[in-house]
Amino acid sequence: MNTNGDTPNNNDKIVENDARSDFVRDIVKEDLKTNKFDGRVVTRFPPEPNGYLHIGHAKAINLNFGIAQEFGGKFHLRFDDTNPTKEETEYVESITNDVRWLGADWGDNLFYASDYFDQMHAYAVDLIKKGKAYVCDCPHSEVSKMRGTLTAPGTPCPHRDRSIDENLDLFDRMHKGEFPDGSKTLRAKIDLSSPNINMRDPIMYRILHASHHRTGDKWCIYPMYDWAHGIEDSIEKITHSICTLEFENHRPLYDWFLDELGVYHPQQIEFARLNLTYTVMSKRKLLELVKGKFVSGWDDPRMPTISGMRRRGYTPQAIRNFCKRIGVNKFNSTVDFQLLEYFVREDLNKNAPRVMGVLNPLKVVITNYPDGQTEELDAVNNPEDPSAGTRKVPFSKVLYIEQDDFMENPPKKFFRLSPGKEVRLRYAYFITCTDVIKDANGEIIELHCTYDPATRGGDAPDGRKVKATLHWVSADHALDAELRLYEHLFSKPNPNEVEEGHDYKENLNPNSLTVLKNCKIEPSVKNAPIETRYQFERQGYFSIDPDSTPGNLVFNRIATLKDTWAKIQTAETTR
RNA sequence: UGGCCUGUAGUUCAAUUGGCAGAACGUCUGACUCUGGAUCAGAAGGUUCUAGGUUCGAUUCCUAGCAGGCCAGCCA
Repeated sequence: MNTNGDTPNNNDKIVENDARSDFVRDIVKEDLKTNKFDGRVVTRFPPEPNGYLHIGHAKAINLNFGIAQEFGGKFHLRFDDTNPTKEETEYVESITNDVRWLGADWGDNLFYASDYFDQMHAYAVDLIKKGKAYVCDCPHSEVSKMRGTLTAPGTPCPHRDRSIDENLDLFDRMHKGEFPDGSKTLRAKIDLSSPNINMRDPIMYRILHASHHRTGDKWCIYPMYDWAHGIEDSIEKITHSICTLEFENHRPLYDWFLDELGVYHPQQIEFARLNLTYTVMSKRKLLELVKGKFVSGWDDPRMPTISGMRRRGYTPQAIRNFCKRIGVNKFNSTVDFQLLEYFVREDLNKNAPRVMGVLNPLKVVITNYPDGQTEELDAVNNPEDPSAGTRKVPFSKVLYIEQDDFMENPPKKFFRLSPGKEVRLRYAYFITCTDVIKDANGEIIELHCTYDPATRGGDAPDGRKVKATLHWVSADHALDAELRLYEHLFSKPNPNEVEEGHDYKENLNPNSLTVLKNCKIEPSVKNAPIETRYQFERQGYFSIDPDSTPGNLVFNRIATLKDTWAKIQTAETTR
């Protein structure tokens, strides 16, 4: 289940203790008790391959796969590929990758709605023979007009009472390709005065002379969602067909088709989709961000897509824990992004090896350290995990520290380095700042410090204390790296909240990406593969981007560490 | 203005189905610390949408109202 070799014990225990029921699981339990489905549990995740998966889909995958797992059932992955004009193989591939990466295992149960097209066609003929479906010649505009409105009932069209033979003949000719796109549809004959508009003779088949990514040109009529979905579930003997809230109004239709067909009938259950602050979750908008180049692609680390989060460095375990925690409900809600980050940090804190990296280097010369000397100092790989061991870090006369870790005129609460002050270099020595070197513009370009040889390793034999411990790298040994720092993609908690006539894209955060080019990282990360995750001590969690090469290291910042100093600072400035 | 669904700390969810409204995240204190990280301890935070009703007792059941979501694609 884990991708980064983390020990499963801790996380699993948390998940276990956190395990909770929800209304969907309650229904499954009840059905098991009453033996409604002969003790079987079969769930499915049915994505349409018309875009990449996002964190909202992770919630659905987790729910469906989780239920199958917990109740000893089966989990199917099924592509709902009933609309050839929008679907592509690229999406099929990305979706299978993402579902697998998230840890959901469908075994042999990978299906495609398009594999059932023949059966659907046969069922449609059955319905026509029962007098429950008819071919309608009305143009698009006419159909919607005659469907009525929310408050007014629909009116029957002239074709509603065609004979069964005529319908059979017409549907056959639709199938054979005798009619152009949009000229005819097959409709279910239900109830034009139903207060539920979905029941007002919904369209089952439309004519689409389009090539399908799997069936090619075999078909020129394609089934609509409502007609197709229940049949797909029925064929696969799904027990609990879990979908999102907007399909609630479609359940009567789902039930009607299956009842009229007299076939195996799963239970449809609807839950609320996930919303997250500072991002958008609609496929349409995500597509727009990609196509409009507002992001670098579907896997841009700022995107809420699974591939984006993966590239960013989020772990599947963190996403799973998050999904578990947010639960499942029937009312719309928006989860605070901080909750997701909490689970990311929780997982990474336990599993990510520590390393020292300087984002904005400030040169430090240890004036009393011998020229040309190098020492190898012991550093702990992960204080949260003793089994992670230690490593050697080179130390020499010229170092880099973080610019933020020095202030020439520090305020009271600043206890890092400043003139005359002593601090500890992590795992190395205590140093004291003696001189500040500036350029012609008065910019600080270099610090001169002295070190205390007696404090080697980071402890003073005389017991003297320092207030701060800084990270550092040796100038001669450090690796150059590019760091990509991310903030929220949008600057508003709800990006969709815009003034009349404005667009959500105006809420895009102009500072969502900051690229740092001259970062210095300790040499131990040299040959780490792509997607390796580290904690850069005192800075945050970073992962190696696919753009990274041995000569040009590229890291993505997954998340910052909690920073109480930053909090103090903002508290001061906003006062 | 039709129908369906939903309202519990700032946020996301619980409450053994009618029995003292809890947790996590967030916020704020404090302790500890070779990461201003992590960890630990504590605090604040509620008219359970509102009003009636049933009941010894209602977040839970009933009625009415209010608020929000979804539905008039040959999308899913």
